[in-house]
Amino acid sequence: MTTNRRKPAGRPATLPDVAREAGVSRSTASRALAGYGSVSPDARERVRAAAEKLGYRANQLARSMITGRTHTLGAIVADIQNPFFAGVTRGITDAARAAGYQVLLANTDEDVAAERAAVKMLRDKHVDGLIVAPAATTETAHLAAAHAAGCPVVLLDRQAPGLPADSVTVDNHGAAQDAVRRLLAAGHRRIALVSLLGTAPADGAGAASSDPVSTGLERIEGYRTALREAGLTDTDTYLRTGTFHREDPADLTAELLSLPEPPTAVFATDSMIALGVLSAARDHGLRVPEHLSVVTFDDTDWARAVRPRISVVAQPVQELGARAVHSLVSRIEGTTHAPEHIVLDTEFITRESIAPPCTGA
Amino acid sequence: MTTNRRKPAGRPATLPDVAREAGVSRSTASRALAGYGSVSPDARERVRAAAEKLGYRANQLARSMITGRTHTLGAIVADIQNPFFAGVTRGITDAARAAGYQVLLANTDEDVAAERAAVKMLRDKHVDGLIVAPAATTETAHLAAAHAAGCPVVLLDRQAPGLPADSVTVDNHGAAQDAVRRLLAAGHRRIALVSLLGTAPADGAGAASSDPVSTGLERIEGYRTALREAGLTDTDTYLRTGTFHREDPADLTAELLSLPEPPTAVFATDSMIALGVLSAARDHGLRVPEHLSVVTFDDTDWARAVRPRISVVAQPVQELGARAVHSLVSRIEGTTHAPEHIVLDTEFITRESIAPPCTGA
DNA sequence: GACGTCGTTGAGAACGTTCTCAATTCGACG
DNA sequence: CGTCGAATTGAGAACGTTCTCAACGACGTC
Repeated sequence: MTTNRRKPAGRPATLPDVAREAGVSRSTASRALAGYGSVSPDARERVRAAAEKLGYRANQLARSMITGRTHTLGAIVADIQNPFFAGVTRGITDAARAAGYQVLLANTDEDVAAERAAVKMLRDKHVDGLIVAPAATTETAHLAAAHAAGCPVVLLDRQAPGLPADSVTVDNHGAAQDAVRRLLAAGHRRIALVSLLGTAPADGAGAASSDPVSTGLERIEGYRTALREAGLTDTDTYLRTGTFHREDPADLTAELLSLPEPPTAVFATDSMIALGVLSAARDHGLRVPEHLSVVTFDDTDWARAVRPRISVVAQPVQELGARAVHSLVSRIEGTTHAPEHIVLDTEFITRESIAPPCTGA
Repeated sequence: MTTNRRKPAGRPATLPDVAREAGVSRSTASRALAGYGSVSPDARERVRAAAEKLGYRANQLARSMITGRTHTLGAIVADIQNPFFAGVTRGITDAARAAGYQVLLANTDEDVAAERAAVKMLRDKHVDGLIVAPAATTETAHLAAAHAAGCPVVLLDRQAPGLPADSVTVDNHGAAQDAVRRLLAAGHRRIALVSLLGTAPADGAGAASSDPVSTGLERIEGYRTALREAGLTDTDTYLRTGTFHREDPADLTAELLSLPEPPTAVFATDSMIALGVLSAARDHGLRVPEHLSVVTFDDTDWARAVRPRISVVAQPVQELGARAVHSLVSRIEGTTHAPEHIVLDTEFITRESIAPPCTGA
C-alpha cells in the first residue's frame, strides 16, 4: 500500500526496475552494476541499494545476446561412468566454476556420430568453448569447424594431429614403457597387453577400427618399446586388442590364459580392462600375483582397496581436467598463440599385484 | 560475384538472412521453421531451402529470451566420482538428450553451502528445472524458493519432507532390511553397519551433523528392523557412523574389528564405504568371506570382478536418473499435479562375499 | 571570458528471436 | 454482387541486457 507494489510478487526484477527504484537511467544502472564506464559514487550506491532491495539478478541470457559470451563450457567425454572420465570431469567442473564458468556435459561412448551430434547441440547452446576427448584421431572435421568458427576446442587425453587445437595429455608411451619395464624387472618374459581401441565400423569388417584414438596406440607402442629393449623381438604374440562394444576384455584375457604358453603378467591399458583381466584370472583359478602379475593404467579407488592391491600407472585425472579448462579459458579470453600441448606426468604406484613369474606353471 | 556475398564468410546466418533469401518476411520465415501459425506450402519450401543453403541454425539464446525456456536442466549431485552418482548422471544426460534437453552439472561434496551456490548459478543460467540429490533434509529453503519461482525441482535418491517436490528414490529401508536378513540367514549375529552421514558442522561439535540425508537414515532403520526381527535387541552395538570429510570408513571398520567380540559381518551403506571396509579387513589380515562377510549398497563394476566377488544391493542407477528427468520434464511442460514420489526396486545380488561366521574367532 | 577536458548521464540502437495483431487476398455463400 | 470467414502475410513490439554516442555541467587554463 505504501509504495508501488507491482514487481515484488510477480516476475523477477529487471534492470529498468532497479533504475526506476534508484532514480537513474538503465544505462547508469547497468554501468554501476557491471562496473564499467564512469558512475558517480552517489549514483553507484543508490543503484547498489536498489538492486539489493529488489533482489535483482542480471538475466544472463540477455547479457549473452549482447556480449556473445555464455560463460558455459561444453565437456564431451566417452563415458562419465568410466572412473578416468569421472575424475577428469570433476576436475573440469571444479576449475570451470572457479573461473566463473558452468559445464554442459555430453557422453559419446566412443562414437564419432554421437560426438558430432554433441558438438552441434553444444554449439547451438552457444558454449564459449569445448573440451573434448575425441572418439577418433582423423575424423575431426566437426571440431575443426567449431574451432574455425570461434568456438575454441581443447583436446583432452588424446591427440588429433590434424587439428590446430591445444591439448592436455600424459606421456602414454613413456608411462606404458615404464610399467612394462617393472614387469620385466620382476623377471617376466611373457607379458601380455590387453586393450580396447576404436569402435566397431558400420560394416562388420576387420579387427579394430581404422581410426583409433591416440592414447591406446601410444600405450601399445610403449609396451613394444619396452619389450624390444629387453631383447624380445616378437612383441605382438601376447598383444590383444578389441573394439569397444564388441569385444569383452575378459574374453580377450581368457583367450590369452588358454594359450599353451600363457603370459605370466598382463598389462591393462585402463581400469575397465583391468577389471576384465581380474575377472578372467579369477575364472581360470589363477591367483594374483602368485600366478599372474597385473598392472594397469588409472589409479581407481578400488585398486588400493582390493586384495591384492593393484599396482598402477596413476594419471593426474583432476589436474588433466583443470589444465584443459585453464587452456580453454585463456583461449576464450583472447590469447592467440600457437596451439600448446601440455603433457602431464604420471606416477607408477607399486602395490601388491606384481610378483616374480610362477616357475611351476 | 553472382549473388550478394556478405554472410557466407562472416558470422552465422540469422533469420533475416533466411527471410531475405526466401523473399518473405521474418515472421513468415520464423513460422515456417518453427512450424506454428499458418504458412503456404510454397513459402514453407522456399524458406526451408534458403535455411539449408545458408546453413541456418536458430540462435537458442534469442529464442530462450522470448519463450522463457532454455531446454537446459541442472543436475546437482554430491560427487560425480562416486560411481553411484556417475551412473545416475549418465542416466540423466541420456534421458535429457532424448527429451531434447542438455544438462549442466554441479558437485556439492555433501555441502549445503555449495548446493546453495550451485542452485544460484544454475538459476542465473535459467535452467528449466533442477534435479538435486540434496545434501541436507531440512535445510532446503533454496530449493523451495526455486520451486516456488517456477523452476521445478525433483529430488533424487533422497527425500526432503518439507519440500513439495517430486522425488525418485529406492526403498532403502526394505533393501537394507533384506540385505541384513541375508547375513542373519547365513548365521551371523554380530553384524556391523558402517555409514557416513551428513557433513561436519561449522563448529567442530558432536558426532554427526544434525541434518543428515534421508537415505543413510533409512538404511540404518532397515538394519535395525532386521536385527530386531531376529531377536537382537541391542541394535546399535555394531553401528558406526561418521561424517563426510572427517571420518574414514576404514578407520570406523578398524575400530570395529579391534573389539573384544568383533563383528563377523559388515554391511556397508555404499560402495565407497565398502572399499574402506575391505581395506580395513585386509589390514587386519582377515579374509573375506572366511573371516568376515561383507555386503554393500551399489553394484559397482569392481564388485563383480574382484576376488571374492561382493554381494550387493544393486540400485537401478541409470533408471533413477532417467525417471527423475521424466518427472522433471513433464513438470516443466505444464503438468500440475500433487508431488509424486517414485520408488524403484533394488535387487540383491548374491555373490561370494557371504559365508557362515567363522567359529574359530 | 573563451575554450578544451573530464566526469557523468540518458537516449537509443543493437542482439536474434517469437508472437500479437491488423491487413490483404481469395473463395464460398447468401 | 456484397459479405463473411479462412488462410496467409508482414509490421512491429517484446524479451533484458550492453554499448555507442551525444549532451551537459563543472573546472582548469590561457
